[in-house]
Amino acid sequence: MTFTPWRSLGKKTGFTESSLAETLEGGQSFLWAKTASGSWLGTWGDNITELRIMSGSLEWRTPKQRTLERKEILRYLAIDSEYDAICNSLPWRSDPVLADAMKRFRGLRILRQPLSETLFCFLLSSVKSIPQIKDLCLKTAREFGEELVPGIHAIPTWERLAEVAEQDLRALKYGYRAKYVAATAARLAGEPDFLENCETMPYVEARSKLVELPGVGSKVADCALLFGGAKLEAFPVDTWIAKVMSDRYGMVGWSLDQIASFGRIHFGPYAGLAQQFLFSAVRAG
DNA sequence: CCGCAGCCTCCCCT
DNA sequence: AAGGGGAGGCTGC
Repeated sequence: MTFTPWRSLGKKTGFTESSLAETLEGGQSFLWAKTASGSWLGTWGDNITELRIMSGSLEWRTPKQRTLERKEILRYLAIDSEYDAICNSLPWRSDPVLADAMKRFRGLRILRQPLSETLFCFLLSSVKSIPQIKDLCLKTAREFGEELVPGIHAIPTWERLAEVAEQDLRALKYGYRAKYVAATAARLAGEPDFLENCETMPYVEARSKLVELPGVGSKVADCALLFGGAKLEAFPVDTWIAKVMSDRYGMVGWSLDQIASFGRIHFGPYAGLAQQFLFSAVRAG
């Protein structure tokens, strides 16, 4: 596979090796992998991109048969003029736990992934570790997804997934998640505008709409909306976040929904970004 | 409204 | 060496 020449996005993106790695592989997306040369190769929707940091500057290239505009990379990676202001607006001044996490992962972003594939990946995520989720996603893409370039496949559309028998998903070791995917695919195939409508709704409405889907509870809905719907006020609470909120914020015995409500209020309109900083920090130890 | 077992499979542990 | 317990949740009771 031949690639375009490397192009620079500049030194001012704020990405460091650490925050780029954490952004691409820290549990937001399951479709990136580090290459032998230390760069990152990944997909979102029909897009393929390779990223690397050279002398402090973020660089990108694509396969020649599937090129992208610079602005599409900037959009996906959420590299925009608002980032610094958003970080600054988080309550780090009065929150030393958050301040420490932000310092350790300076430059960490919330990706702008397609809602459809983000929902799919998180539907597989329950009681799975990141490597296991990646494995399921890649197997599914290879089996049922469009081949974008030789050897690299997209996550299949919900329309395509609706044609797949639950039994064939079980064969890929989905376990009990197979019936969630099959049932959600059936519903979305019958309502082609469902996800598009969710994207245009305010966060609270979109969340209650998503939770109607089989296998989608508050955590999966929040992840889909934060990482795939650019709803930055979503505050997904998984076991890691529950642990940090219990250990560091004294919220011992709080329910997951209570923690989520607290998070949205305490961290504000960009609570999801705060969540990602905390998540990275607690996972790193 | 809350709490809890069960669900698939994998992995780690004894 | 085989078997128990738990893992980045959801559902139904």
